[in-house]
Amino acid sequence: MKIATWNVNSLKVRLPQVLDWLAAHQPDVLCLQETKLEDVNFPTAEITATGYQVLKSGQKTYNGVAILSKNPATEVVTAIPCFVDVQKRVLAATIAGVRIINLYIPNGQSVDSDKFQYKLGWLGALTAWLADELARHPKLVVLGDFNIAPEERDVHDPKAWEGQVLFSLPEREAFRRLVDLGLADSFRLFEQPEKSYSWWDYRMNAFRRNMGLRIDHILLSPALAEIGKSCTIDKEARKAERPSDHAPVMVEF
DNA sequence: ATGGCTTGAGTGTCAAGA
Repeated sequence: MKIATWNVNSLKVRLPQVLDWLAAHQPDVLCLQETKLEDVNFPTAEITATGYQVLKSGQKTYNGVAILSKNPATEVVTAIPCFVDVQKRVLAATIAGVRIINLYIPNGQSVDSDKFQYKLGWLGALTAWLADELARHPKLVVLGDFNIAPEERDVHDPKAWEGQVLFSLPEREAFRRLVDLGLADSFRLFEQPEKSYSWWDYRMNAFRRNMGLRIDHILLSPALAEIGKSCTIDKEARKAERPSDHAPVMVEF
């Protein structure tokens, strides 16, 4: 089974690239973040025409998540239970016996901002929910745009990024608490190229200079980590004309 | 140097992303 995640930074702009990517890579499931579309404007017909089914939870202008899958979904959830949030950042479903939790974790803006506190509160509620989900679903995948680079090797210039949003200690500790529930960072289960990142700033020729961060992740429960075959970042997608600033990440098990 | 690009909203130019 192949499961992928991609922050597309506007599905309206990126739809042709998403359709091309589905055709080329044939994932069983593709989780999207930052669709930036209300559900009534979601390009359902274009996607179902390619043989994929659609789940979406979106809003105007910001945020928005979706799951495209070859198989039908059940037990759909669109929010962290018992956590009040008007922002559409969560979409969970069970597909082909695997529980999939698609996340667009808040950015946090800067460590001294209100948005940073919102991010940490969000991560706390997420961790409590995932403990429960993991107990219910032995085959669990938690993936998406985490907006956290967990380790120094996930940052092109760790000294410059030390203490900054996306790489601050409170965020990295929150990521650690997620992993400590018993989830594996699938990317690190396999040998990877040096300086592998999943996001590069649009500015400063950051992609050409490989000034990136690895902030998009696929976490696997023990039962799935055990049968994992590969996890790859598709840098090719970042080379497209009008690319998303994030590259897709795909796991196979 | 708090900039540098891209998107959405909306027709000015700003908020937000990471």
